[in-house]
Amino acid sequence: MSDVARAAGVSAATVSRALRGEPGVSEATRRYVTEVAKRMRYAIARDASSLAGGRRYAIAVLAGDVRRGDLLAGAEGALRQAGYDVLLYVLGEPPARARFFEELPLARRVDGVLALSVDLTPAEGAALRGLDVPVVEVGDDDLREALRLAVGHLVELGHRDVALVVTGDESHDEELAAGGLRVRPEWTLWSSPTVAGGEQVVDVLLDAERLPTAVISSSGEVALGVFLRLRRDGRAVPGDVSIVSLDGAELTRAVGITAVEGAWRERGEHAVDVLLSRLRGEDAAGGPPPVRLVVRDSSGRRV
Amino acid sequence: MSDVARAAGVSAATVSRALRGEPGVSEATRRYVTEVAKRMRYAIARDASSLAGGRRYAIAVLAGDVRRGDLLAGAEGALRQAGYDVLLYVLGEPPARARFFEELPLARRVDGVLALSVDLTPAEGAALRGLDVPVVEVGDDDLREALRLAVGHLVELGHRDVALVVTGDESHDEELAAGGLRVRPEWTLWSSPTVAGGEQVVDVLLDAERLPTAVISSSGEVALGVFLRLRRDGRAVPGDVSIVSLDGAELTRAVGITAVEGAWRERGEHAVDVLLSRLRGEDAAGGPPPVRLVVRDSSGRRV
DNA sequence: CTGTTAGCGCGTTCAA
DNA sequence: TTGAACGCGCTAACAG
Repeated sequence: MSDVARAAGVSAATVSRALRGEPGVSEATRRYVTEVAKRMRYAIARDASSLAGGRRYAIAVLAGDVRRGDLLAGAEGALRQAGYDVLLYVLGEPPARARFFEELPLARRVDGVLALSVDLTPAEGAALRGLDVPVVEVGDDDLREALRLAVGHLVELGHRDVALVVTGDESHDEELAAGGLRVRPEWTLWSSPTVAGGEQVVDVLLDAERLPTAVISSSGEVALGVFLRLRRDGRAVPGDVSIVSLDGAELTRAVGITAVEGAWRERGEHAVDVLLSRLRGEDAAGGPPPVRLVVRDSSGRRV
Repeated sequence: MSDVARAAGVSAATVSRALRGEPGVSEATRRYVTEVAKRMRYAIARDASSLAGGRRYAIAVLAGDVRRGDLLAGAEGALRQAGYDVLLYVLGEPPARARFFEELPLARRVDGVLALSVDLTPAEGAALRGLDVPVVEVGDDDLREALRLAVGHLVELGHRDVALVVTGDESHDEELAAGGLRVRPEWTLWSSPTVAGGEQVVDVLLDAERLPTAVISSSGEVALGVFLRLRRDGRAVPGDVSIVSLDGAELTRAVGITAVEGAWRERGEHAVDVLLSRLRGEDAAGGPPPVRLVVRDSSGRRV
């Protein structure tokens, strides 16, 4: 940095201010210094800067579900553009995850935390907040909103007997009832988030006395399993049964299943906006981009 | 650190040495210091450490294809365990990518670079190597090896007329011929790496005078497109045409397409091993975990 | 608006 | 085996 300062005929402090966009430098000086720095291929040394300044120019990104590549990419791009480094932490298996929250290797290392589809427990959230930096969480599921869209779509098509397959453990009877559907306990099913899980769900449905005219699945894999198993059983989709997925854009798009899709890349960017606002002490404006229903071939009018 | 030193009744230098596992400290002292540090919840400040010591304890991970979540997760886990921070860079669209290589924001920030399925151009590779830290690349495709497996499988099933659909631009006539297949220019097709691309490929194949008895696709999406389009056209899979994909574990597994699968998580870990070896100045032993063929319902004996 | 001074928290000599 | 002193490259507070 002192080399640049000498070359530009100013002091190191001025170079520092100019390069960081700090006020207190004339526009002319800033432009000149910036140009000299670029010519000399100089960039501020991050760790010296952090050490002296206190700010770290780094955000910890906790990723729960690594398959949400778009969410991660969106967040990374936005952070990079804002001049922040991205420290990635993949919170995978429970033991590794537990160790992470125990050691909290983020202390004094980042200016903020972004939790992407990690579904923090209250204890984990508290631990993060103990870090004393802004924490922003992006839930894996806007399940309620997605469910509303799916229910609306199916009701519009004349369906009333709809089974709901979830992979989590919350109740969603309200959304179903509010949309005008019949709520039956035997039509609320749990499944592992896999294609095989979806296939098993169909077996259960077929065993019951009545088949629903539509199935909503919270997972794309499960929706695909339901789709394949119904077909194999000679049922027409959507002739006999309609299918709507609440997630799994790639899979459902490939196979042609009607699905609710979140704009994950945009959600990542939005989360960064919120985080950066907090860092500036402001309040973020606006909510995340809404989920949207993409109608494909797996849903049709009730026959 | 000085607090810990005082509490332990030693100097800061000793604490530093003890905590980093440097030689020159008695085992007893080290144990005691380590314990005091843990009790005080003290951890070495990374940026001060880098500033003073030169090592950065951070690895830049460049991710080209964010859908390769397992590769990324494997690398992240291995790096974390080795005590390195992971600085994530998603190399997405061409303009952003070009800017990255132009500015190379890694200078003096990382101890090494891991390029995961980014498919570096020679110029990009040279730029990275100019950083003067070890660079390890994990190719997106072990296409040749995968192709050999796929060809062997099909030949064993009696196929000789096999179309190859690629999304890249290399030639693979050798592998086809070496396996004993007939090589026909009109059966080597290019496709965009999408389901729609695969569907279009089938249209082209159907236009020709002869249909191959099997199709190999370098992409899972394309394989799915081929599968769906063939079915829609009334062709049986694998009755009329067998399909083997060289990638796309998730998709192909879901739909039941025979595919070559790489153990991506393990490959990520292996790449880290190689990188860490280089950092120690050693030579890494062993190659990456091999790809394997998973036979499913889309490939069968030639009829 | 700009320069000067004094650390930030550690690792690394060098002596003891 | 341990401790003291110095400096890594930068930013913050102050003075001009």
